[in-house]
Amino acid sequence: MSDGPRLPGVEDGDDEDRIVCHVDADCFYAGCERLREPELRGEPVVVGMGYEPGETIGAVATASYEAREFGVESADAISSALEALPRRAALDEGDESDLSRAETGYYRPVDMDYYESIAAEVREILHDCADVVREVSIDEAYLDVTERTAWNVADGFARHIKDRIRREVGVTVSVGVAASMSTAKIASDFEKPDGLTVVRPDETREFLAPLAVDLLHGVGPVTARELREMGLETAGDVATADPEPLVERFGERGRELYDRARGEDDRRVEPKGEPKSFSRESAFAEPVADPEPKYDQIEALAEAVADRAQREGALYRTIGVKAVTPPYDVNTRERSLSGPVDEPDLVAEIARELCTEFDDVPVRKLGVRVANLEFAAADQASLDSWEGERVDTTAESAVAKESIDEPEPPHGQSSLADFS
DNA sequence: TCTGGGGTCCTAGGACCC
DNA sequence: TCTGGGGTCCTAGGACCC
Repeated sequence: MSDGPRLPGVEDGDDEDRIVCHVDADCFYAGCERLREPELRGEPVVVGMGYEPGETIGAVATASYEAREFGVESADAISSALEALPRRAALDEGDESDLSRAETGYYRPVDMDYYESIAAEVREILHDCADVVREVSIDEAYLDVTERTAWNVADGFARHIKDRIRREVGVTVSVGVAASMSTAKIASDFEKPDGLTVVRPDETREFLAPLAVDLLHGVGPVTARELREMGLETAGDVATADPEPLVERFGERGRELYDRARGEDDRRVEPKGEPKSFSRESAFAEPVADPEPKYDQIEALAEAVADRAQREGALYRTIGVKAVTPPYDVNTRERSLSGPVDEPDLVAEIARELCTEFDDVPVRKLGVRVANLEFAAADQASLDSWEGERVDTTAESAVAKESIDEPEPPHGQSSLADFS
């Protein structure tokens, strides 16, 4: 796939000459709030999820840089954020006269529909600036701009993208340009906010070398600790290490780590495919032991998930639940059907069954998930033309239902006759 | 960092098949 | 009766990302 027109005369060298751009909005949710409430500009802004105005529950989805100065970080509990940074409203109501105005901030609940509408405007610009765009999340995307720019003018190209988004939409983004997705991603983070970092191919190794290992994409707290235990503190350490112990310890990921630390990453920028699962979860204010509220919750979540799948035109073959028990043990249970279905009642029924195991234990959070998705006929003009595949029969869902109580002996190959 | 919600990918063991 | 080796699917859990 993706054999776009190539520059004439360039023999497949071929990976080396890609130019990848990673665009990442700066505290996007806060930026959106400022768009419709300009008074928030320059002020500390905290956007909370699971948060209702005036309350103290929920978690921080985004904290503006001004709010971060007060130690408020994403994923903090709202209650602790409020301790570090009291609500501005408290002051406006005339309450706390001893609070200096400068030490308060604005709190807003997440409003995904609004952010989605802003993101759509940004996306339009991105698609205008590149032939291939991979959206990673609501506020982040990779662009393959090989055919649109060249290394000696990449700065200006990136600047152009930033300017358009700021002018036409009103939010700021950070941009990284590099020869691979993984390095471009790190580059966009490098000078955030409002950053612009270009890493030319011959600068890649020296750019990466001094960075702490946990700045590598895919290295979280656990891996970072283990790497440090192996004496590897920086990307440069990893890049110059013997890859064997890494592979031994981390498997395939170890190899990947080693490659990424060296700026080697031959993944192509490709549009994102269909989703693999849908889920909904929600936490109780405190752990619940009683079965009733749990089943009410499961019921609601199941309905929401099934509804989502229906709206997206997805059939699902696997239904699962998640129960988080104190202190924070994540338990998952799932069951696969013999064929894909779209049956909301079945989602609820199976979810309930899978939960009976947790009837008598305290639970702090519950979730429902559907997976093994199949997007059949109803699909919206998706341009991914696998020419071959669209003939797929619209699966009969009745078949699947039969086999729930008596799991059919594993069917052999049913509908797997498709690959081109 | 006592913990919100929606995802992805990987691993490992067991069942089952040939 | 005991023993191979390869493959796929399913489930559960873990790490990570935004």
